[in-house]
Amino acid sequence: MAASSPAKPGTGKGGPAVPETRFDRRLAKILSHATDVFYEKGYEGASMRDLSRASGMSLAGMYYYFESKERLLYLIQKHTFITIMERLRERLKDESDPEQRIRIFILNHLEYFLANQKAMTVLSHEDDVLKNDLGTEVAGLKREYYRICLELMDTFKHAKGLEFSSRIAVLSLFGMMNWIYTWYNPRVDGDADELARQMGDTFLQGICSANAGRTGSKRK
Amino acid sequence: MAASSPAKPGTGKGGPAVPETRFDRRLAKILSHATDVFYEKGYEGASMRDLSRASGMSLAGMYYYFESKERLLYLIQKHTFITIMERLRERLKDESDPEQRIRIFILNHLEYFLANQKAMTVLSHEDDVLKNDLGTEVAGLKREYYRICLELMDTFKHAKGLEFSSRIAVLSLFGMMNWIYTWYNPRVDGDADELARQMGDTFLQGICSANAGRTGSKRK
DNA sequence: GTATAATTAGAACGAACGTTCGATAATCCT
DNA sequence: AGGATTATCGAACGTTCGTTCTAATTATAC
Repeated sequence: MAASSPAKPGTGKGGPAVPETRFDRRLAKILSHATDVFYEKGYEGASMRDLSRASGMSLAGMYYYFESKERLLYLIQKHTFITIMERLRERLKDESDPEQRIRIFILNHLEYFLANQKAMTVLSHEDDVLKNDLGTEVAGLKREYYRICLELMDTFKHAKGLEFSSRIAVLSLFGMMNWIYTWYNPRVDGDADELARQMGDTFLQGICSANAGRTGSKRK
Repeated sequence: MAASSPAKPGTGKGGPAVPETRFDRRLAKILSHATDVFYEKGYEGASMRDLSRASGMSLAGMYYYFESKERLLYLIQKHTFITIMERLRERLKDESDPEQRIRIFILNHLEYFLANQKAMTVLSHEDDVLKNDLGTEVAGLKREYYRICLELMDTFKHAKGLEFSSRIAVLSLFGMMNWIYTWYNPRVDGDADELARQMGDTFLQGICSANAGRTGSKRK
């Protein structure tokens, strides 16, 4: 009656009091190694044998820590999302200027992205492979994160008296930032601060000139 | 001595004279159905049995048309890239104004993306699954496409006397455009023209205010 | 109308897949 | 110390994978 259902001893409900049982620590190590492998070969392309090899643990041993490969991806994605949102809220609470709040969002996103590139890539790239409950929950977190940015954008828009689609602005911004996983090279592209400044300048200046609906689209 | 190596009768070298043997037509149908399946389940997640079912052809029958699943993905990606570049060059040759040339690039990209969303998603999402020669060739096409945009950007930059990183500008633009495969909904978001105008406005206005290196990054 | 080429299908290949089982080894509690 | 619990393992399960074999069917050309 041991290995069939470990029931996850320590962590009651992700409490802030860092209980950190050995179980949790070992699991975190596995998640970290698994992130590397998912990053290299993709979720479908990575086999449980690849993952066990990367963790230095036997294939069967892995199933003591989680019940399926799917749940493993879920744990990675959930943890990544929760962490980046935690940091964001921490940073946002000291700033009230609408423009600066958007700049904070951009900086936080890029900083976390570059510091945890593999995890963020797995989050971006294996976006809709999780189905049912697991997929729904991660999709909820994603939606929450999107909502935060959308509110920042709306607030900024009203403060400046601008008119543009917040939805498309936010999604364009996400595209701009998330796409870096396909091209970023630390040796030629700057660090997160530099990137955040450049993208922030471009984006903010871009939306500041927006004019509602009909205006001179002078050809075609 | 039949089914082992079909040697692809009709098309000599992708000539423009539409030879269109029956072989080519049947293959094109298969590629189209395969694109749907790759779009739904991903390259690794889609089995040859899925692909054969979608094409209404037996599993073994597929191998008369191509020699491996990998080559099938290669054919899809290559065809998609070549087509979008063909259309782009056609449209660019009548326009000389640097800004309009960038707008044409954006419009062409978005128009093709939305009209061939599944193929473009497969192109974006299964970007580096092809290895060796196949992967190198597709990467070359991608690089060529990138180069075209980079030159448009440089020309525009010099014409306007601006200073910014063309590389990051181009890659940001690609991110903005390519990311739509994760969110585009024809019922709420506009058509390609509308999207191209909005993204074009935002992006062009954004980079027009660019100032080289040090300027007022006034906090943190 | 039969020889030839084009095209399909059923069954099978070995390899790899995610997962499970029962048995050990390591660790903890008193 | 020693029994309970926690952690790990090798071996195997049944299934599915990409691919190939062989034979049968269909279209085309003489």
